[in-house]
Amino acid sequence: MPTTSPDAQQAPPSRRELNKAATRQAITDAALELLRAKGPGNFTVEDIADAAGISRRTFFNYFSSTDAALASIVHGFLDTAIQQLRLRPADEPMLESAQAALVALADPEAVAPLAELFTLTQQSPLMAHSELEAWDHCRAQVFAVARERLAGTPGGQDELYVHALAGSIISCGKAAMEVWFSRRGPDLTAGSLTELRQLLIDSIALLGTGFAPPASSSAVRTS
Amino acid sequence: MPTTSPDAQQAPPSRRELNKAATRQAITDAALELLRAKGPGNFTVEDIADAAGISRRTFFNYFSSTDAALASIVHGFLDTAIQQLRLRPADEPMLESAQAALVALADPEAVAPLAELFTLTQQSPLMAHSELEAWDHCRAQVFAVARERLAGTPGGQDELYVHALAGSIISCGKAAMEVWFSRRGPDLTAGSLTELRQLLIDSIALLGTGFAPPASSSAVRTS
DNA sequence: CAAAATACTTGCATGTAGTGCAAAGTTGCA
DNA sequence: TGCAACTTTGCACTACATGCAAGTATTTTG
Repeated sequence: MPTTSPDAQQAPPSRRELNKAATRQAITDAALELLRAKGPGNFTVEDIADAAGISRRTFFNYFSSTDAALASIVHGFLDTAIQQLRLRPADEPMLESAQAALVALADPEAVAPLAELFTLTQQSPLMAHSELEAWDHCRAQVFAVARERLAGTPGGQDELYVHALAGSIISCGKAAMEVWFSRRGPDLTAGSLTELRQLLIDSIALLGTGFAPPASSSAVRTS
Repeated sequence: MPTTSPDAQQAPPSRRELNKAATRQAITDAALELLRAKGPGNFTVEDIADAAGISRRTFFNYFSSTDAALASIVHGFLDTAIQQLRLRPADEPMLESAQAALVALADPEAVAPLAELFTLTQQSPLMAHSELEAWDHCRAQVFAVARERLAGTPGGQDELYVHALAGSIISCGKAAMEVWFSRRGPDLTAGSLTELRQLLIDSIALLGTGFAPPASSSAVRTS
């Protein structure tokens, strides 16, 4: 196995890697194009393969389904979120790191593909499967990061704490996205993105304050 | 459409309803039995239909896939959770209600099918799809309950708050279940169930206290 | 540089999933 | 009892998904 050194694995863009990346990209591009043109559920794997200039069989070497191909867009988005999260200092409180990582995503480049995908598949449960899986995959990554960080801290061995924290962070990120989409649709203007940023900040803040405000009392039995 | 009155729809167990319920049950029973016998992914819809004494085509009148049939077990579990939640007084803080509803589920009758399903499908992503969907469906129900409750309270119109709250509650319930299964496996003894109850209480308590304990500081920007 | 090793693509064959349709069988109701 | 409404079933058909083996491109080795 080549250098798995602590720094980012330097790009060895061999021909094969490049070809595979290009094919992969061609597939997702073709899939998105067909989604735009025909709407969700109205095209087949063969259509995608033809549009991407590959064989049907090769499609399945890259993705296990149409949904998976489209969900790779969501995966891409969430993967950069994880990257951002890993860049945060390890001694920063998790919720602050999560806020920072999420806010870094409220940028046109990153959200544009996701926004389009959402608007194209709105109220169509066809994407739901793979999309839920993408978020869950991200949750698992957040869990891994949180686990590492808290390994040394007092009480950091508490599996429940780490699981609940990772899941809640994801849920809040998802909630902010949902609210944003429902309010602004595919609007990517500066004002809209500012609103998204604020929603992301607020949703994580809710976690940090125990969901205090709206209800009357928030007393909760602690054992 | 018949009476959709506020009280629970009184049981009109006509012959047809009974037959359908029986068929449905026969299908899930057969599916679970095959899962026990052959393991996940090693049986077909036709196998289930044969074992349930119906035709392949009829299977699809009830469920859209093998996974869906098995996930109905999870749905059943989570639906009773929602029932419990709806029974709580409307002026009780959401987190307390959630705690109570979850604790009510830590009972052998309710968790037994779920525990078996989990152990049979552990580290097999075959169930993941429908299982994630089941939890998400439950999330939507929690959202609906929370929305109703908070409609009148100050700030209760805040969609973000309600979405984030519902999602986080689900995540914490899931986290508690996961930790419990990873610790005790299919153990349904009184002691094990007590531990589950405590995990559920603690996970919701984490939400109420803003995930305070383990990390050093938990300060989070609030705007 | 040529040849061998490796990795990727493709076509074919096969089994299964899922759905529309119409005929046959049940149940509900007057 | 007889008709209306609903449910089951078989059949046909499209599409999904994977294994396999042969072909093509890329990398490595001598």
